[in-house]
Amino acid sequence: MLKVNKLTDYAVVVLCDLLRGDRLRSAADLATSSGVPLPTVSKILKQLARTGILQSARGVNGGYGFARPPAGISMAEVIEALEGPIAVTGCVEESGECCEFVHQCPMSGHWNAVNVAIRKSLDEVRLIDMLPEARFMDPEDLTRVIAERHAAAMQA
Amino acid sequence: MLKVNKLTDYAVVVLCDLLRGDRLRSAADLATSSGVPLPTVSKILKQLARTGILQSARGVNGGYGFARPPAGISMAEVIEALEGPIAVTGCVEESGECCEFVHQCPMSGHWNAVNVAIRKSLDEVRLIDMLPEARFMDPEDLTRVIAERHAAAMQA
DNA sequence: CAGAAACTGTACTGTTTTAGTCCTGTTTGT
DNA sequence: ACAAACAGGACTAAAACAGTACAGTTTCTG
Ligand code: FES
Ligand code: FES
Repeated sequence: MLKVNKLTDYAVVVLCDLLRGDRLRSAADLATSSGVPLPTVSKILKQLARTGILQSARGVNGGYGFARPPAGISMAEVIEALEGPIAVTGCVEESGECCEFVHQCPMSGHWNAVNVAIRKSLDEVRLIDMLPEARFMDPEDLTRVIAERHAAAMQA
Repeated sequence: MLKVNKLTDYAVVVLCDLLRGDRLRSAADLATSSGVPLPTVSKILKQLARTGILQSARGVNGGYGFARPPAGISMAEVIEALEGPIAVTGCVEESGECCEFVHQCPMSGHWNAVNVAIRKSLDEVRLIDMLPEARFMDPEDLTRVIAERHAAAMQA
């Protein structure tokens, strides 16, 4: 089924919510407005901050915001942030975790073509394409609107 | 990690083995030559026959062979045969299994862009590209060699 | 016609992964 | 000092998977 993690699924919901605002949002705030339970939202946001997609501020009035212009974030990045490198099987040239017969193993490296193809296609889907309004808006307008919101958030 | 089923992984090994021969091969035969345990090979072949990628013959001298020219088989087909439709989340326009708030659910349909992108990229990787020799051979030569073997198998 | 070689379908079980939760600690603004 | 937020990690119940087994059906061969 080539399923994505449920956490990744929620992450997109939460990120879309974050795309709609123009300031730092707390985990509790995002949980309320997205409907995803707080502990889960918290887990997601922590991970996204760790991998550099979001930035966080502690203390009173703290919260999360995008660490860089959201229009430049691809789905490949989001998925990799929550699930680690995209690799459809354990036996991939980069990951060391192959079987014990690496030298003569008949499937060594076979899946690379598939990994590369998937990776490439995910690079080309942007996070902001996941917004429902993306379907009705001109892509350039969408990019501009999102960029404005992000600028406002950075200023605040 | 966007992992593929282990069964699917083995399936490629077994299918590659089948690509190398020019006649019907029994499950036991393929198990021996691929190193994958017989019950597992059997499970895979049954499923591939059910979905129309392979054809089977019962009885003495029976076995499995490709149901159609192998050069035309894509990885998307192989993956779908063993794991069902490619859908990274439960909430996809075709599959009915969404949450109970379909009407106002904020993530309804979001992942379609990703599904389509992945599906398309998998359509473009052929099964025969997974053969190790595919890396050193001219694609046209490869296609021809495989077609000849298939013709021989059909005749036998 | 008997028996062996193959495929077919399904059911079972131990293991692994995932999802979701909770707790304890650290930072920061008032 | 205190409360609001984030950080990191540990824990558990539930779901999915992998692998196996078995009883049934078809077909060839002698
Ligand atoms: S599975 Fe990776 S080398 Fe065998
Ligand atoms: S998850 Fe599919 S409609 Fe809500």
